[in-house]
Amino acid sequence: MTKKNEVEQCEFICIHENVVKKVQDHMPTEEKLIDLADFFKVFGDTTRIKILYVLFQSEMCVCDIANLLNMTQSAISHQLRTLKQMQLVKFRREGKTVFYSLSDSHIKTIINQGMEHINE
Amino acid sequence: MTKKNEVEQCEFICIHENVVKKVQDHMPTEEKLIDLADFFKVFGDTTRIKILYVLFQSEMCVCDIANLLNMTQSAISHQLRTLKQMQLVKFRREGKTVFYSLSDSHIKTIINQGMEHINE
DNA sequence: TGAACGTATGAACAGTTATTCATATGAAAG
DNA sequence: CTTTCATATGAATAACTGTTCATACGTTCA
Repeated sequence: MTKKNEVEQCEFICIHENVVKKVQDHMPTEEKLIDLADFFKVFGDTTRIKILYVLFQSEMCVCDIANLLNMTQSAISHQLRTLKQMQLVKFRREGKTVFYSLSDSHIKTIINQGMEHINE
Repeated sequence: MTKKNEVEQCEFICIHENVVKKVQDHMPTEEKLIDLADFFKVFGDTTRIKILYVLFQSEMCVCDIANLLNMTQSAISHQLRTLKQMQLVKFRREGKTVFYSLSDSHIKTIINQGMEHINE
C-alpha cells in the first residue's frame, strides 16, 4: 500500500469511507468551485459592498460615488473595474462622465440574503 | 469655502448632488456593511466553499473532510474555525471524533444563487 | 497512568489584495 | 490645438489571509 506518505494514518482507519465516496461523486468540478469562490470574493470587501448598495438605488458616476463614500476617485475606479470584470456592473458614457449601474438585478437577492443572515 | 483640500474640485461641480443626498440617507450603517462584507468573505475562499459543499450532503468529521479534499487536517481545522465563528457550521463531539454540519439551511440558498450567476 | 489518536491552535511564511500616488486617456469647450 | 476635467491604470506599499509546521489538548483504551 504505497500511498501518500505525508498524510497521517487517520486516512486508513477513518470512519466513514462510504460516506466520503458518495459525497465525492456529488461535488462540482474544481473549476466551478474556484469560480464560485471568486464570485463571492467580490462581495467580501466593504468598499465594493458599499458601491453595490449605492447602485441599488441609482446609477451614478464615479465622482459621485467617491464623494458619497468619502474615498478617492482612484480607489473607486479600481473597485469598479473589479465589479465590471465580474459582470456585476455595467456603464454608459455621457460626455466626460461615466455612469455605472447594476448589470443584474439578482445580485440584490444575494446581498439581501446576506443581510438577513447578519440580522439573525 | 475651506473644505477638504485633498479632494479634487469635482466635488463642487459634480453633477447629481440631490441624488447623492438621497442615496446617502438610505445606506445601512457602516457597521452593518462591514459585517456583511465579512460574511461574504467567508464564501470567498475555495477551501471553505468546498467544505460547505461537502457538508451540504452529510455531516462529517475533520479527518474525513481533509481526506476528501486532499488537504491537511490542520488546514481544514483552521477553516472550520472560521466557519464556526461566522455561525455557518455547528459541531458535535463523539468520543475523539468531532462531526461538523451546516448550522443554517439558508446558506445553501446563497451558494446556489451564486452558482446560478456563475452559470450565466 | 501512559500510549494512541482525532482535533485544535499559535507562530511563521508566502501569496494576495486594497489603497495611494503619479500619470495617462479621452471628451468637451474655448 | 490647448486646456480642463472625469475617469482609468500601472507600480509600489501596507495590510491581510491561507497553509504549514510543531505542538498542545482531550478522549479512549489498555
